[in-house]
This record gives sequence, C-alpha cells and structure tokens, in this order.
Amino acid sequence: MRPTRQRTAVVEAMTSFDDFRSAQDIHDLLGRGTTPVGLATVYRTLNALVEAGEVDMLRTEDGEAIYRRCSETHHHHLVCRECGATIEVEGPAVERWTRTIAAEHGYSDVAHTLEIFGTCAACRRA
Amino acid sequence: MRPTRQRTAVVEAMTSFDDFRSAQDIHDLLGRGTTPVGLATVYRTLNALVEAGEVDMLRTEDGEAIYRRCSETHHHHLVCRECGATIEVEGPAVERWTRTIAAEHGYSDVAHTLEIFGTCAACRRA
DNA sequence: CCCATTTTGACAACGATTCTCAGCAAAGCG
DNA sequence: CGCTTTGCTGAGAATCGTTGTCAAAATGGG
Repeated sequence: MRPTRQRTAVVEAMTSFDDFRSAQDIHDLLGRGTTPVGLATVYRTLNALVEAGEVDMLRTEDGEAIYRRCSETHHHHLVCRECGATIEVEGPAVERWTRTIAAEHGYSDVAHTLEIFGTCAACRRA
Repeated sequence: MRPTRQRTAVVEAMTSFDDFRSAQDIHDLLGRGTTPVGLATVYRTLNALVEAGEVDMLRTEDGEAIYRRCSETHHHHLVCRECGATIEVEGPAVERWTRTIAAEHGYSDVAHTLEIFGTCAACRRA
C-alpha cells in the first residue's frame, strides 16, 4: 500500500480527536484543513485501517459506522452516550468467560463484541 | 395498539424460526404465506416489538438489522457465523463487571451490548 | 351502522456506503 | 530523467436498507 498524501492526512486526522466519529465527520474535518480528501477515499482508507487493526469501528444504534484510533491490543470501550468520551477497558475475565461459554456449546473460532454505554460524570452534572 | 391481521402474522412468523433474520427475509417469508404484509409494515411492527422487548435486534458486520424473538430476561447471544444458529446465554459475572468498570470511571446509567460469534459444531464438520 | 382514529402499503425519499472509470501519481527501470 | 506500469483518487452514479408520505382501507366505540 502506497503512502499517499491522502492516506497520511486521514491517519493524522484520526489522531486529532479521541472519540468515535463517522466517516462523514472525518471527511468534513479534512475539508476544513489543507488537504481535502474525497469521501470515497476516506471510506477506503478507514476500512483499510480497520483491517490493519489501527482503528476501531463500531456501529451506532441506527447502524452508522463510527471510527476511532486505538491501541493494538484487544480491548473494549466505555462510551459516554452524551458526549462520546471513550475509555478503553480490558477484562481478562470476560475474555475467558466468552471462550468457556462457546466451548461448552461446541462453538469454535470464537470472537466477540462488547461495548459499555453510560453517561460520564461531566455530562451527568450538565 | 390494535391487534391487526398483519401484526399477528409478523408475530407468528417470528416464532417460526430460531435464528436472526433481516426484515427483508421476514417480509419474503410472509409473502409466501397466506398473509402477505407490506415491507413498511414489517419494519414498523418489528421496531414496535423491539421497543416492547419481545424481539431482539442486532446489527451484522455491514450494519444490517437482524431480528429474533427472545426471552424477556436480560441475556446475550452466542451466534454461529455460518448458519446463524443462536443460543441465549446469561453471565451474571459480566453484568457485574460492566457495572463495576463504569462506576470506577464515574459513568452512570450503564447499558451494554455483548455478542459472541463462532462456528457451531455442525458447521465445523461441514 | 357511522364516525373518528389507526393502520396499511405502494411508492417516493433518504442516507450511508460502495462502485465506476477516467485522470493522476508513485515506483521501477533503463 | 523519460517512459511505463500499476495503483490511487474523486466526482458522481448506483446500491441498498430503512423511513416518510398519503390516500385508501380497517378497526372499535358510540
């Protein structure tokens, strides 16, 4: 994969925020900067980053994909449903539990998704 | 809410299978039966059932909503990624863990999603 | 029965995502 | 450097799940 101007711009944009954003949001963000990137390219690049494990994608309640740069180790997210503030969390016990449950029922090649939603302290006060 | 012919048909259709199906699938299923139901009505009814907690909805990797009748207690799903065979599972420890994690970070009104994907015994052999 | 209110469904509209394809940029090569 | 080959880009079209529209039909109360 070639390190093009556009791909660099997307990667940099991803480091400029800390919550989950939609592809459209990221496209807008780039449009205001010095390196506009076409929407199709934003989608292509984000998908590649997700494949590469450098970015996490999850889906909102209404099915929209949202993206966030992430650490490369396996983790889950604690997300504020008001402001989007996100904390990465790990839960070895949960990992073990899912594997055990799956094995008990004869399922192999186990994967799982787990997200926690809540209202963060700052938003509760507001 | 009125118990119409269409709503009854959708509810019955939901009892006729055991895996997660898309609204389109359910619409097709009804179309082959004696009570065709318009696609818009299928969507409306499914959403109402989800609201009422009688049906579970989750999203496929590509964002499509899929539906399944479910027990009314809180639970999660172990889903075969080949054939869709689904088992409801409970994990009190996980419930506790998510609440603890959220509390530690000052998040309130906690909810969570958790799905486990794997290949079931039957599909592994095939 | 009759009316007020819901519900339905064909179709249009919508929005996120992907596809198309011609033009452009990068890497390799002599 | 020129040239070539190959991959990348982007504007717009196309796709597809889902929701909105609205006139016609069904429902239940009076």
